[in-house]
Amino acid sequence: MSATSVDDELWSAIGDPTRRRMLDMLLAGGAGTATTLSAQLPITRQAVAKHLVVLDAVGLVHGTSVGRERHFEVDRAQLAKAAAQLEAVGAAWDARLGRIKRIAESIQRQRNA
Amino acid sequence: MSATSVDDELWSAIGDPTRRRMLDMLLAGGAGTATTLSAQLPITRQAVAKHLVVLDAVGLVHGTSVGRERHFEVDRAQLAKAAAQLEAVGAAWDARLGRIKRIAESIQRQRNA
DNA sequence: TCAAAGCGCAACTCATAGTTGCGCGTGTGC
DNA sequence: GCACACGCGCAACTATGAGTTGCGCTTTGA
Repeated sequence: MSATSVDDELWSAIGDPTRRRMLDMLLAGGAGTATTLSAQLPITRQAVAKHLVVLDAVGLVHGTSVGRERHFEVDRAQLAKAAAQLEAVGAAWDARLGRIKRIAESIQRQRNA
Repeated sequence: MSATSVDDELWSAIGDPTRRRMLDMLLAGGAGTATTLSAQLPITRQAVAKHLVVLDAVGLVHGTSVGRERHFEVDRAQLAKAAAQLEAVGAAWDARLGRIKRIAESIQRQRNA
């Protein structure tokens, strides 16, 4: 019934904007290391590494050691599950709001114009 | 292209699990005050009031003073916009993942079983 | 063998969520 | 009309977590 019944850990993992960017970058590049990602982010390698720990803990990414480097790539199934949760919460709100969605779309169109 | 292009303020507002619960409660009850909501939450009235300030700042709720009470209710259009953003991010990931979604669903089924 | 790259660990700083305490306005009962 | 209780806002304090800095270990390449 409530939107809070979703896996809160998974949600909070993808709730962080930096982690969403990291997921996008990993999806775009196929894989990456903490150093690689930090080069394209406004935070240090250490901060990126901490985020990777969080993402790894919920199974969204998986790291493999290759020599002195550690490559991370997205767990596509888990990310699909996360995406489904996002859509589920949005859909739940939509359902509660009835058929107001068209109003929001018109407002969005209005703001874009 | 990237999922980070959404309104980050609106996203972070709904990213907090407590605020999502508050939105749910306001949607279910029609309206509520900081005291009312705090009675059903594990935090104090003051903390709820701060969350309401955040939600008000992004337009998700609107407060009206009635005597010595201050009633808050959901801005349905703005919440619909937020829901649309959630679904958009989920859909964007789905698109990047190709048609892997069915795999996630099967895994989800597997975990439920 | 030695310098540089890449990483992990630990201590520190800083921002923010949450709490506590208090005072002010607003109803309500006598 | 007046005192008391309720509801709220403001301000100071605390605690937790994100981010940085510094250091040492391992691996790679010349």
